Amino acid sequence: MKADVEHSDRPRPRTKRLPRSVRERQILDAAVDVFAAHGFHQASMDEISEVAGISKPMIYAYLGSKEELFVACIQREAARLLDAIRGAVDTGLRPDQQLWRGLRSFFEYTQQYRSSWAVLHRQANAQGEPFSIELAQWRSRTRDVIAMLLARATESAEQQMQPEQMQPFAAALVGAGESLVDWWLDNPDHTADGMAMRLMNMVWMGFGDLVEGRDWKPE
Amino acid sequence: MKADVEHSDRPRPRTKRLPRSVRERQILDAAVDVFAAHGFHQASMDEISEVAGISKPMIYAYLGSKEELFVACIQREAARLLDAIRGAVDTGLRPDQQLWRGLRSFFEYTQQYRSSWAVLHRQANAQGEPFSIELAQWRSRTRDVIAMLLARATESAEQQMQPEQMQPFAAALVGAGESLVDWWLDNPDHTADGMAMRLMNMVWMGFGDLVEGRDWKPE
Amino acid sequence: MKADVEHSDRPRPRTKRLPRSVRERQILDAAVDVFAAHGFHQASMDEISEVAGISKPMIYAYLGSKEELFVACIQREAARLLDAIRGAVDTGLRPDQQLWRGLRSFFEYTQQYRSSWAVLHRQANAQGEPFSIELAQWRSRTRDVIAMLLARATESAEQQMQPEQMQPFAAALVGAGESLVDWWLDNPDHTADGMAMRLMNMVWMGFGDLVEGRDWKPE
Amino acid sequence: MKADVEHSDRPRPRTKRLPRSVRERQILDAAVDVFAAHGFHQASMDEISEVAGISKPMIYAYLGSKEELFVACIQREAARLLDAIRGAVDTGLRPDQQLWRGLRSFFEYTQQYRSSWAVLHRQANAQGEPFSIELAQWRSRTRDVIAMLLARATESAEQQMQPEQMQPFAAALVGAGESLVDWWLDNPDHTADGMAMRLMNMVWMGFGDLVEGRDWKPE
DNA sequence: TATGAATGAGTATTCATTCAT
DNA sequence: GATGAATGAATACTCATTCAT
Repeated sequence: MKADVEHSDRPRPRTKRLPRSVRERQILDAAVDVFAAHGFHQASMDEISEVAGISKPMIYAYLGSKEELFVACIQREAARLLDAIRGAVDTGLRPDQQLWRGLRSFFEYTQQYRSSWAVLHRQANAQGEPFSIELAQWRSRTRDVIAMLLARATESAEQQMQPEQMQPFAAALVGAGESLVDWWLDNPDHTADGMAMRLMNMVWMGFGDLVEGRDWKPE
Repeated sequence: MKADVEHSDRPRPRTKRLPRSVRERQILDAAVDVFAAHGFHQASMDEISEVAGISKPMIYAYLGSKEELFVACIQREAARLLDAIRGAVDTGLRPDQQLWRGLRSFFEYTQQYRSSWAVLHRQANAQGEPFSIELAQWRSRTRDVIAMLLARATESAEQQMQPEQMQPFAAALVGAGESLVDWWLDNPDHTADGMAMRLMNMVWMGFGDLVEGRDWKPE
Repeated sequence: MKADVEHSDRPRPRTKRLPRSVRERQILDAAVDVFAAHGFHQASMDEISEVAGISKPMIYAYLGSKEELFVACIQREAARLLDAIRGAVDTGLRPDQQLWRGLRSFFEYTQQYRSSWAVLHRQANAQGEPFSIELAQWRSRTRDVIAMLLARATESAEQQMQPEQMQPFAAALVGAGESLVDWWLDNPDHTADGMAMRLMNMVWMGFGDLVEGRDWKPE
Repeated sequence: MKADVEHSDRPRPRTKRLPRSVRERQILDAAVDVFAAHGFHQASMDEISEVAGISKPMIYAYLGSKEELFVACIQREAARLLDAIRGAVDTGLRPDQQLWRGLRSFFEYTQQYRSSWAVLHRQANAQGEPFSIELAQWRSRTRDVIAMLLARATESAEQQMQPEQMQPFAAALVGAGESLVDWWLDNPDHTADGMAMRLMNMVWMGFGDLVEGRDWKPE
């Protein structure tokens, strides 16, 4: 049996004319929950319409096809997450502090908005899907933000590095973060601060060595 | 249009009686390819049977339902990957060398067996409950292997650490590895060695600092 | 070749929006006919939807699965038949007259609603567990009605009998009736009155009486 | 879930060459059980072959298609039941005694051979089936036997009756018997003798007689 | 003789999407 | 604007039956 998304049973006020923007938000909220719970293919437009309290034809009128709806979800949630991270980074601070703030707000966000994160993370990898482009774009943007933070950290070092060179490191950092969140879900006795510090310690210290010219080589 | 898995159009030798074990392998091979290409829900049993050159009833008779078939794929591919990693680690070597070998063979494997990796990483993740168990088990086992490697690395240090304490680091490392592979697919002008070295540099150096008592703290 | 239920080939007025209750009746009517003609397993939802002039999804939306649809048929037809019998019994009459009216209306009903009877008697019987419950309930209710009639007939007699004691007799009477209807279908040159009288004579008077020339006649 | 027919788990002696007649009996025994348990359509050849301990190709070689197998089951079981009844009737006895003996052995048989009876009774009504002819023939033969017994009972009476005239009475009697057996299954605290007497009293004496205190007793 | 291996053909069921009201 | 009614198209799964060994 599906673990259904909670349906509120209070009679929804049908035929209440609401402005388009409100309707769209209702729909997106419901869609994010349902997609997060069941994944794209398992999610049914019927359930989304039920959870949203809005009939299917309205969903099609406002947000288009199921695919377009999913893309809209991804875009909104990705923007939210990126905004949260960007908002936490104060460019006046020292580079490591900037990274620290970014990571901490990332963990805080994932803790607070489970569905949002589930849609981005769980569904984001599915390939062969028509919307994989959207998903790849989100990943790429996230990497760019992190890569920029990392590049800034080398500004004062001997060997300055360009953001492009930081891309694989950023990718690894994002992946490490995602994976740590998964582990966190199973081991919730940690604070967002604690998680962010773990990641900082793991990445930053090693990164610092690199910046200073100490690197590891196989025998 | 679906980017269909290549169908050989030469008339497959039907009614050739082959032993069950051979057929099962053929089916799993085909299933991994198709699931990797389209994902679980988009993959149709019809296509799998066509690619395998075996009729659907045999698939059901040997491997059970679509879900069971998918799980069988996950299990086989997960075991293969783990075996590859374990086989590469020579416990006689220095800890960093062990980790290096493990990571390198991980990247080599993902490079060589694209479908296998795609099924494990991209598709299995995206699905809901029924498969998450299988996938979680694999993740957990992989983490255990890595955590053990990391713990070994502290044996000669002042502050020895238990494998359990290494779990979040292992999680981060696995996530970083997965994410790097994704990046690699889009930027294939790198060797498996190069990718593994990047990860070593990122993780090992930082880890080394930790072991020696240097850690990062927020202001 | 299947002896298909007559399909009207004039293009059915698709997309005509009708209220749910009307559609449900149409579906049940068609289903009773098709189930009566082919039996539960041989009947296909495709044919039912074709005969009903309604697409399959509507059938599933309104009446549920094939099994539920069959049960719904059984229930509706059983209720109809019982109503017909109950409606014919005038409790003001003499007991034998009441029985006579009940039996006569039973035969009339089976004659008039062939499909209805076929579903109840021929098809529901042949199936396994899931339906036997429904059918058993109907049988039981029918027996109760008959047993009550029989018990009433003893009210003025020396040895009054309770309805429960009449149960096996009622069972036998119902079975005799069902079987007579079968025979009647192969020998249709008899009226419903004639059939009911045969049964009255057999049951009420007793065969021994018949042999000796004593028979029962309606007033 | 199906209430499966009990499968013996002791390893059946495969490839043991047995004479055809033995194999055929094994198959028919299994088929009767499976058909009785699930009905014709729900019964699968796979299950029959499993219960019989004989591979499917042998079943097809010996008994033909599923339909032919079913017909063979009906014919064998019908013959057995008829033989049991015929064997119990001693033509030297008084007519009522003959009927009594026949009925009693009928109830004894149904009690002893549940599967046999279930196949004949439960499946016997299915119409629209290719084998309904066989089933109708069995019913007809049973009626003939009973009708003959009834006709004999009128030999000494003023108004002798022909067996054909007795057909509807025989039909009713058979139906009453079948129905009583069903009731008996739910109320097993009665002996075969008791059931047969109930039927005699009902049919032979007539309900009217019963009410007035005249009942039938075996000698 | 005996069977594991193999399949064609069929069927219940679901779901995204649209239209009449 | 808002929705109940409606469906085409797709797909997982089953089963009687046959054939190579």
